[in-house]
Amino acid sequence: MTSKIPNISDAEWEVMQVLWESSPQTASQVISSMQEQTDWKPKTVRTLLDRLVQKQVVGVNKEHRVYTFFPLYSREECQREEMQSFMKRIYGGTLKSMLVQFIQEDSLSDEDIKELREILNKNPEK
Amino acid sequence: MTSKIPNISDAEWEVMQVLWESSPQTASQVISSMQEQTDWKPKTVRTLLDRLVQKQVVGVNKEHRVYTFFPLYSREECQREEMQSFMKRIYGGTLKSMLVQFIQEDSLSDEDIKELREILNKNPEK
DNA sequence: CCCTCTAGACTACAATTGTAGTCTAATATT
DNA sequence: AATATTAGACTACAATTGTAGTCTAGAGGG
Repeated sequence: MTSKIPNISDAEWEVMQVLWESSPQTASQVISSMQEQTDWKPKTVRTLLDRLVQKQVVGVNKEHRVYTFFPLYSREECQREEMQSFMKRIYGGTLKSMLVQFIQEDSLSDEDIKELREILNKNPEK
Repeated sequence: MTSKIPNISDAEWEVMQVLWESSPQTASQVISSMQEQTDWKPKTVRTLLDRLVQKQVVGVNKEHRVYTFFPLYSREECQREEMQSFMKRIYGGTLKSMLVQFIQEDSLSDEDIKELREILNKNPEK
């Protein structure tokens, strides 16, 4: 562990989401997907892709003339990583206070709450 | 609502934490506190403070020769704000999936879990 | 009163990020 | 084959961020 995934910027995350949905993809495929969700110019998306490759968060297959791109880390790994630094930054690492705030926000439906309760109940017991 | 608090960078957050702990404080007081926790040079801390003022996240009292600084938003307001954009970015706004991941991480003690359960139980009922 | 020291104002500068554009070589089209 | 399109490489450029440094006027010490 302590995998230390490089930092992924906001815009880069959106590209990652697309790659996590399906991969490998060519640049133009990614560009199309992105254009459905954002108004980024193709070159912008391309730059983001290239940067992700540089950062070694995304891999490239260059066997063919048109490259294909794929994530080098799973969505979950990256989420975990981000969560950790986020928590440290915002909550001084005190997970619970954060969860409390979350739960107290309006944003949980009754269903959500029920599910969470279940998850809490069947926690590792450890 | 929709208060739209300006973005606060990582380094700036640390300064905010100090101001939230107690305020108003003079720049040198903040600088001292920061030097206990980090190895930032005084001028660095000063720059961060000034930027926070520019961004209007921190207020200044200039009545005296030596200014005093104080937060313009509560810690909770800022945390909420950050959480929201964090979630959108990382989890596509699906709060629950995030909580699930949190809870499944190792990091919750039995106590924590008990407390969370209680909080869940006495939720607004709405 | 003179000198020193410091708070505040302003400046510096590289890395990262958002947001593209140009140039070139190869592919696909007629 | 000549040409138009396109993928990839490289370049651009301002804003934000991390990390300070310089300059100046006034406060405090002798």
